[in-house]
Amino acid sequence: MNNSPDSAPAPARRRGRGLPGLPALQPLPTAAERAASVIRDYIFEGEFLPGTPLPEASLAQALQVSRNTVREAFRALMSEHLLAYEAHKGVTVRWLTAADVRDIYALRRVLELSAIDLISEGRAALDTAALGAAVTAGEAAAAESRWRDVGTVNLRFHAVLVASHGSARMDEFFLRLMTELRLGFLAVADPESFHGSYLTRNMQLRDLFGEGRYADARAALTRYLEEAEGPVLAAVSAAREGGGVPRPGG
Amino acid sequence: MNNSPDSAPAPARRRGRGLPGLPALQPLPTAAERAASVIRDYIFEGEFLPGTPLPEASLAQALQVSRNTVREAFRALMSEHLLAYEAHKGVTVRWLTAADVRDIYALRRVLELSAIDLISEGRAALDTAALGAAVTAGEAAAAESRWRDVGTVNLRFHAVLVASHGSARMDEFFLRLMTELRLGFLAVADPESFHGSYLTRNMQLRDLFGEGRYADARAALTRYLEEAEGPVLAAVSAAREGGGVPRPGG
DNA sequence: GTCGGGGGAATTGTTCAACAATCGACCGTC
DNA sequence: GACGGTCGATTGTTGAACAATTCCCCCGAC
Repeated sequence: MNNSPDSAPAPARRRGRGLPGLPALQPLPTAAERAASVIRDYIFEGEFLPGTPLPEASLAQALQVSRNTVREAFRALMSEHLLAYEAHKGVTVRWLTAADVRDIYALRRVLELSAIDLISEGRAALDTAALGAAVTAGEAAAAESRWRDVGTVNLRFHAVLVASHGSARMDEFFLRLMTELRLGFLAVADPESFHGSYLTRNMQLRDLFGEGRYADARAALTRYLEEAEGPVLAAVSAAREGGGVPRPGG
Repeated sequence: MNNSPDSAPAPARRRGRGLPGLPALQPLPTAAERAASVIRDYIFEGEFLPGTPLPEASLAQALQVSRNTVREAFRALMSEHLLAYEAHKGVTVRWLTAADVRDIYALRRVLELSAIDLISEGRAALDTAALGAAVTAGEAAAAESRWRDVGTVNLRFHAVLVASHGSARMDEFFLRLMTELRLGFLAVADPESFHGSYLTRNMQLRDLFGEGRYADARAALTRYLEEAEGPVLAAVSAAREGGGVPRPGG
């Protein structure tokens, strides 16, 4: 569990003595962190769908940890806005509404388009290597029909763009938005057609950036965001009317 | 403890039956929430200065709650970025660095100035009543020499402006920035001269908005943010060199 | 049939004592 | 001065227990 951004410069972690090339060991994750990680993966894999209540005792038993540790994990996931809490009623996997989706996409427009503006004015640099790596990872995931991974990598592509702002807090905010948006993606019934089409668009965006055609990239991204918003909106609206999020494959 | 924004529409809270005018009762805060609130107040009052370690057992004893409850409160405050955590070392009150201050003010420029742009283009409405109320509250606090309150209300003034975007997530993000910035304000040695000057500027901004002079308001706010950033930057830099945040009054 | 009240079960919120694990300070040795 | 070991303080976790809250079901009154 990390606080991010790290506001106090951490004491330089002790390097291996006499072996200056060795990286510092990262601290082992606590049990609460590991429990949170398992729950997070279950959510993104669609095992715990939006709206699902997560009873503490059941989770504690399943994860073989203490109930207090589960509560700690819940707290971390609430902070990530994956879980929704109500006093005395416990936590549920967060449910994204249509208003949520609209808010997220409006903010994406602000953050992503202004990043392009900065780049085109020469006031920021785009990490084209990271952008290309995200496209490559998306292609690999698509080749193995891992459509949810395609969606996740797609969001990473966009985070690279926003990172051009050079603001740690904006990066973290965008990451938060993307985490929430992944909940919305869970409601999309056909991940392949949904995510697959955006992989192609990311390639086009990558190429437009590579050629310095920022105005074209801006226009393409604007269309992209408009056209991406619709199916997610429809999916979360349908999920609410139908009483649940469609289970993948069923 | 609230998750915000509330993504799932909460079940309509039961209204008093047969008495349609009565508001629904809010749930009582849990002990962890109350503990977090006390700690939060202590931080903002300068009792727990940035860098202060908060030992769980001491807090539990002082607050007369269980250590587990203190941990829950810590989690909430970490989520608000008031506390910094490191595994196996516990939590400290967060320390704002110069880079943090720069990041926050850069984001304020993006969020606050773009709000003015929206308003001047007629694409958003400014809540002038809330803006005026914030100025009035600032004046009252200044009349009683409550300078930290003046600073806090000042931040509320700016949150009203950002709220013109109409985005719940942006509001929350800005609130987060403002919370962090209050940590920076703790490092300012002379709260009166610092906060007092911005009260006057808020009045001027309120007037410019009231007269629809948005370009003037934008220019004034740009200057304001530049001139506000300097002393906070200097204060947190001095605090780090001096080994601590000056305690108010001595 | 509707409404209100009561009871019980399930779950969450908190407490407590204990133990495991980690870190930092201190001391002794080389 | 560097290194290793020990100890104390603190954090991370466990589990049992109890307090508090909510929800659901049933029953009686109208």
